[in-house]
Amino acid sequence: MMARSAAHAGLDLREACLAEALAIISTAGAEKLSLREVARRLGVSHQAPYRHFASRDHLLAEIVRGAFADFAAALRSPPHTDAPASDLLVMGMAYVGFATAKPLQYRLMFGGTLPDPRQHPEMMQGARDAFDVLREGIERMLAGRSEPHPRDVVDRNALFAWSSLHGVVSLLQTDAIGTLDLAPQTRAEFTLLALQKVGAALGIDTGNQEIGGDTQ
Amino acid sequence: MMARSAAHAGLDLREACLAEALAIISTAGAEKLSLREVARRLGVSHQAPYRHFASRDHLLAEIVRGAFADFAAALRSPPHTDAPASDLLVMGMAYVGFATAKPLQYRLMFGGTLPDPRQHPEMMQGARDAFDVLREGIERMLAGRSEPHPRDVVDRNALFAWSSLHGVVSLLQTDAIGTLDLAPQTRAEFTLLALQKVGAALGIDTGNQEIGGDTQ
DNA sequence: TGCCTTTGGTTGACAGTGTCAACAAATCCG
DNA sequence: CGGATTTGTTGACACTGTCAACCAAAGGCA
Repeated sequence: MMARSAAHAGLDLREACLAEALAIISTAGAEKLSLREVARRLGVSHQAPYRHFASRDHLLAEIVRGAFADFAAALRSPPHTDAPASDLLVMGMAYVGFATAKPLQYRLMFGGTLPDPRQHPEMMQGARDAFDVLREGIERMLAGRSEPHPRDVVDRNALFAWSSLHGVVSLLQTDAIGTLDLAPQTRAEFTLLALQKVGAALGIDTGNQEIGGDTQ
Repeated sequence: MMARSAAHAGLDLREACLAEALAIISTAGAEKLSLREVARRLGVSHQAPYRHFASRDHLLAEIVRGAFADFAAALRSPPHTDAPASDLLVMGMAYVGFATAKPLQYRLMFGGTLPDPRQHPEMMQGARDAFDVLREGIERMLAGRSEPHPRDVVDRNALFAWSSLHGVVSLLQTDAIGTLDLAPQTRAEFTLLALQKVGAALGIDTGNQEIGGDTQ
């Protein structure tokens, strides 16, 4: 019998399971995650991961918790400057960068097939933190313009920023968009263009506008 | 043995399978779709659906094809008026209405776990049609403003409209947003507010703006 | 230190799934 | 009408998540 907590590349079994599961998800998507495959890859019996996770959902919830924590950290990572509006745009770039670097992870986070959040209360802590980062960005921007920023105004705009960025990154990842007859340049430039438009919708001067009164 | 093509509520078996599968997807999500459950519900052997669909993916592809066709029809359904900008906003409402009425279907269409489009070429025809409807709406709007509307400009804006609407409806459906501490009113009003902002970003006068130079 | 409890692993079984394969009845078509 | 095709049934297989029992190692405590 295998010694307990045998080292797996320097990790105990629990951490090794998480790492392996994340690797599978990142390459094949969460729907392909099987705990038996995790066990096989780690050279343990199929039941061993269940010693550390009550069910597949518990393992997945831990992965998701970590993913949202990384997401919040990515939004928070650009340093603050004395230009809040610019900071908000940079945060938008960080958002896109995160989703683009880890598309399958992003899909898991927002794809609608998560373990039940009520059974796993810490799973979404990172999502709440991320929203707080967005709120803060909006609030700094409004304050920088000496505009009133009551809670509901901040929330609405933070939510709009989120939905817009989410729309850009998630739609571009779909097969539906993949099959459209779009010029390669339209695809390549779209994300940046969309960020500019979202910024404009939030009242940020992002430079040239194609629609909205200016000409390119 | 069961008579062939026995009537299932007036449908042949193939159509009955599609209807049953759609019912399961619409209530439990596509990840819960099992062809054995479809067969059980129809009172046929577990292998019978495979007489009409080579695999689960083939059945799913047919469901998705129909869903995108419905989607395109929903975008197209509002009648044209002599106000193209207004028509575009109404189309946005139709988009939201479709996604809101059938959330699990919408999630299937854009969720990233579809059968391979290369194996099922007709699956995305409705997506291309829908994009054409968006293009047409943008083109009419630009023409109505006597603005130039070369193909790339139309495409960029149609894609922006799509990503923004998609962002709104899909993000609001996620568990991440479900766990945020948002005032109920902020949630209730968000969709309409977001539509207004997207409209504004496309240069449509949608009335009061919270940010963007006007005050509410 | 020795014994009991807990932890963490192994093995086996079960139910459910998609799919492969063989068989048989019904239908089609020349 | 007879042979071919279509359409259904039944059974098997491999894979999955989970239940259950067993056992060795480790930990705790008198």
